[in-house]
Amino acid sequence: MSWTDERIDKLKSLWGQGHTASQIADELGGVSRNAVIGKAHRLGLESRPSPVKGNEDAGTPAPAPAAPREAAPAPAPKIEKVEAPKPRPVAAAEPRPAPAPRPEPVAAAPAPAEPKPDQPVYRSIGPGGFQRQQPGEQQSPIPPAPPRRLVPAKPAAEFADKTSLLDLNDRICKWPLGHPGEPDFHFCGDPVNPGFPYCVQHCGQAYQAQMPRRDRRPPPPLPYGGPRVR
DNA sequence: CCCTGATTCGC
DNA sequence: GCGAATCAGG
Repeated sequence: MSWTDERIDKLKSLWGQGHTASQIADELGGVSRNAVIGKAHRLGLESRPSPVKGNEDAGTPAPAPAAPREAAPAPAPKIEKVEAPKPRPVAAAEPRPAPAPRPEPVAAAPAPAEPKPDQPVYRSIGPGGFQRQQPGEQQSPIPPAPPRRLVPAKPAAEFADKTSLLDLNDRICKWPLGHPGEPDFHFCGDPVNPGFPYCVQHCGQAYQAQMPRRDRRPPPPLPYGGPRVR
């Protein structure tokens, strides 16, 4: 495989979006991870936090090596000392993890003076915040009390008029404003340009006339999403 | 072991 | 210019 303009564009785009060299190599096909890295360096693309290279800059305390992966799986619960027993089937699916702060009776007790053989000090905490049983235990240490009544959560007042993800349908503009994860992230919400997912204004941003490649100016690197020229 | 990116160096 | 080999950290 050779590095055609299209493939280089794709490499730049994906690299700029934070994809790993392996992902880019898979996406492009016909090249190895090393080829991608080598090409990226030759192109002078911005280097990534390398696991090998130490961060010399002491003024930048946040190296943030966590790769922004799409759909990161839920973090595995911390297991201490004991393998987790099979999770028991819960009678009814709990819609919410019920974030009410539950005092942990024994788990966080750092008191080392409790060497009772039948009282294990460590207990693993499951994803929902429940405490896992130890192998010998017959009953859940905290019997789950299902909520009797479900009250729909009200959105915060300052977002009440903003178009959230749940408000989206095919009649309103899905143009995102802000960035996911930010507290005021929402969508445009104006009536769509019929047949398009965006309103007329945002269609003007989303769809632009393609110019001949030779006249194309490489756009400056965007914070999110590459130029996606094709 | 797996993964990652950086670097080297023969082609 | 290209990329396999290698290095080295997570």
